[in-house]
Amino acid sequence: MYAASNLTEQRFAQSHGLSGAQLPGPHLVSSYKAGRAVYAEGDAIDKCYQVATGAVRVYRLLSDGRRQVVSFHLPGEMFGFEAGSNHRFFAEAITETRLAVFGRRSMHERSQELLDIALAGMARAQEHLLVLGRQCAVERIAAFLADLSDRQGGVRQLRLPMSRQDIADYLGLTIETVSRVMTKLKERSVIALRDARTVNIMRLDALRSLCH
Amino acid sequence: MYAASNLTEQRFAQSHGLSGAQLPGPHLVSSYKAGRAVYAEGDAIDKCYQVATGAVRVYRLLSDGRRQVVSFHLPGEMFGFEAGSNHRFFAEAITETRLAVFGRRSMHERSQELLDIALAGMARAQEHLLVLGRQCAVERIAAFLADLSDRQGGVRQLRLPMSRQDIADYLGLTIETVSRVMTKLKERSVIALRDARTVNIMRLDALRSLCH
DNA sequence: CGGAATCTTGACCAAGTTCAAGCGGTGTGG
DNA sequence: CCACACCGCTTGAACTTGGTCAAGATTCCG
Repeated sequence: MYAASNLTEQRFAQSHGLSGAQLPGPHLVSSYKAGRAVYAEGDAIDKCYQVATGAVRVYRLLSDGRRQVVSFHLPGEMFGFEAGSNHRFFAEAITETRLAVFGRRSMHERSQELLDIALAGMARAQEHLLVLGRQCAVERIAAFLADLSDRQGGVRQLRLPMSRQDIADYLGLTIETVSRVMTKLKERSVIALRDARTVNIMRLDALRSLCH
Repeated sequence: MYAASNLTEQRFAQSHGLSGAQLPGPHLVSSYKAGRAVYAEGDAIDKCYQVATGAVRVYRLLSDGRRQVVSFHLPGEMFGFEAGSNHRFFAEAITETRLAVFGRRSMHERSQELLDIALAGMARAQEHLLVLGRQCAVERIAAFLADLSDRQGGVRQLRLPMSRQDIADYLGLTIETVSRVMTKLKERSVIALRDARTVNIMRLDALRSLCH
């Protein structure tokens, strides 16, 4: 798969103070440059990952190039386990990223933790179904920003690691629509934009009420 | 929750020849009339279910009444476990339905099987994200019909237990669009409709190529 | 400073929704 | 047994949201 030789790897001390579920046992940390693949569709599933720093996108492609981003993963969050023995999604580092890597052994040893993580992943995906199936563009963006804020402990100053294209492919929209909605939210002073990647949530209540 | 007294309950012989994952141990079978709730949002999660006969819809509601059907469950399929301790979805029998009910104990005893089921559920939801996020109406309907066919072992004669409204709420469309697309597929002789609920897949290859 | 990406904005367009009417089977009461 | 009302489904016409295409603005970097 991806040779360890071109990665920065090192022992990873247990109990790191990261949020999210923890798997025990010694494991490695690998560094990924922005845009680098963590795994590809078809690769064998033999590891799982926890983001230490940076961000990861997991997505699928249609034959004609349409892309659906299934999830983003922020520091502390686990990803990389799927049903079956081979990946059906792609995972890539969005920015410079460091990942804690867990091998097959520590996965099998702690199936209870894995169950919790799998159930959380299912819940997340099902929540997202509601957004894609039944919410309009503004609601999608609002839900996205509110979710990002929540996942960082309710911060109001968001640094978006992902591009407009990533957001569009996550929300089932186009970059133009994402951009227009951001502008509209800015005009209504629900958010402020220092630059495209730096969002300041000015009225969290207004943002939440847009999520329905 | 739902009192056992108004249910038909009986001992359920193990190893029933149903497709899908099996959990061991004695359990009960309950009967549900069309439209009856299996559980509601907020109910404690203390059981899980396997469809014996009939069909179940699992869905979520927005405050303004918009509904997103997250999944349908056909004979042999398991449902009812979620992250956390309380349901965040509703589950209802679509038609007259019989369910095998598993208690908390048999759930905890076999977390490995549960893990597989949870991972399968996650995969299913993520697959559906692609449909809702990136496919047009015809592709959604085609994917839906092909999926139903697959889940029944590739049969070409489908009896749809669910209404057009259920399908619409599953695919993020309106009943009118579902109806129009069905008509269009019929005109192209990809399918034949004896009546609204009986679909005959005439050209499975054509249907699949519409799914992309 | 120049060039490439990324993002924003505008004008037009199309897919799907909304609204409204009609169809067809089913069940009920006269 | 028929008339009628009801429900789920289909169809048509007008409309709206978001997509497409194209042109600028901004940022990021070498």
